[in-house]
Amino acid sequence: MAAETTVRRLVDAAERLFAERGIDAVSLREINTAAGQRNSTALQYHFGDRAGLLKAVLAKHRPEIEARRHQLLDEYEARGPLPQADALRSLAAALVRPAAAKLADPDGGRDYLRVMEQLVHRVPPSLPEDGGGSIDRWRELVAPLLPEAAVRLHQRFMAIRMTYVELARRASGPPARDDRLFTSHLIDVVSAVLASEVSDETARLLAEREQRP
Amino acid sequence: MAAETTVRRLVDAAERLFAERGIDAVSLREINTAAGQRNSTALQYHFGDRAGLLKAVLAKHRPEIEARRHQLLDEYEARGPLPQADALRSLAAALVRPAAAKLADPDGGRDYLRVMEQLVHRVPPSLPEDGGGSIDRWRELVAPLLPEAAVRLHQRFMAIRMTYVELARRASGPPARDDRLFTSHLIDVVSAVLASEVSDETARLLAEREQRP
DNA sequence: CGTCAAATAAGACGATCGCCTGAAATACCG
DNA sequence: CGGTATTTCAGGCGATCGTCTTATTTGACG
Repeated sequence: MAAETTVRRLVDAAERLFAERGIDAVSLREINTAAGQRNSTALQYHFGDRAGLLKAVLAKHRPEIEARRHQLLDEYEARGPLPQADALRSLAAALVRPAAAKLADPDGGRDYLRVMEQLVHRVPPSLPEDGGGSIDRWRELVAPLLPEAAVRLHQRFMAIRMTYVELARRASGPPARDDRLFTSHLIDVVSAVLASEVSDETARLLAEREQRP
Repeated sequence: MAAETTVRRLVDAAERLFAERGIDAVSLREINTAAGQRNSTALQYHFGDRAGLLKAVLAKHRPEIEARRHQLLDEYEARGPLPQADALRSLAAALVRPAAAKLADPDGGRDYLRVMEQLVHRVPPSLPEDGGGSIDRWRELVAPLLPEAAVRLHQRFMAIRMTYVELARRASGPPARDDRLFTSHLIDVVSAVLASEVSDETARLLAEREQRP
């Protein structure tokens, strides 16, 4: 069997099993078997260990998402200044849409989302360095639109986490014929997270903190 | 050793290890050892299996949270009708505060939050039936304030998931001297999730769906 | 066609897992 | 104080894990 197809089958089996049962809950033996390999050396040979295999799973989908997000951010920047609400929704869409497109990708897209969610929850954040960095670019573009410096960072991370949590849940269910309504509503809510303003109570606590560093 | 203290030590060890390493990623042997038991029968004897032990961990903290939330909901109902925004923030607070109080509970409160997050992500939702049902009561009180029937359910679940995800992250870090700012800001954002309105695009997709069931 | 490197197969190693059995120790109570 | 039930200890069972070593097959190329 050609090396390329074996690698591909291993990656496909891994993304499915990582999604269904958890990255660390599935044995390398089982992945090998599910990929049609009779015994357990093919995986060792091509990927070394579990981390190498996981990296390969992510690399399979990452470039497409990065490209789409960069494109949306290009369009956002080209469009020039927008009213605050519209700007935030555009940016929320740039966060959500590229990942949400994976819901309709029959080649493991849904499994990829479920794997990503597991990584988003890891602390410290063990996501492989963003390389292309479309998320970093997104964060920089969002920053000036957010309310208060002290909570800005937190607010952005919450938006990202919510995006992956909700997409992973959607991907865990049976495939839907149409994810447009779900996606649009998720963008609405993520926009609301980004647009959420600090309450009087929060502002007061913030002021107290500044006095006592 | 008295039975009661052994049970207590097992539960404490379990909640810590469940939180740090994952409910299914820790062996019963290790929990037994961490609790000071020399060999592995005490756990079997008192709890049967992993699920029984998990139930005991949850039962240790659940009543306190349920009581606090029911109290906040009592106050909310007693206060009579409020402006929409104030009502939503009161309800968001009733969702967040009882759980957030666990951040400052030195007796495993932080570990409990991290365990809860793992359960919130399980699909199908394998949380033990709400018993007291303060969350059910919360859902009923929130419903009439939310925008569109078709997305109402989704919006409430997102608020709940976000609450536990963010609290678990906070609980994963080092204990803070003061969680009031964090909690108040989380309430702000959860309120925004609940208050988020459907965009034009979402409304249009919603209308399309109604035409084609 | 022959050769050499890449890729796959086969099997075994020690470690650890959940679970079980049977005996010793402890607590409880008439 | 004595007897019974509850709780803890000691150890082993089969299964499975990740990893390693060695042998066989496959494919590209002069």
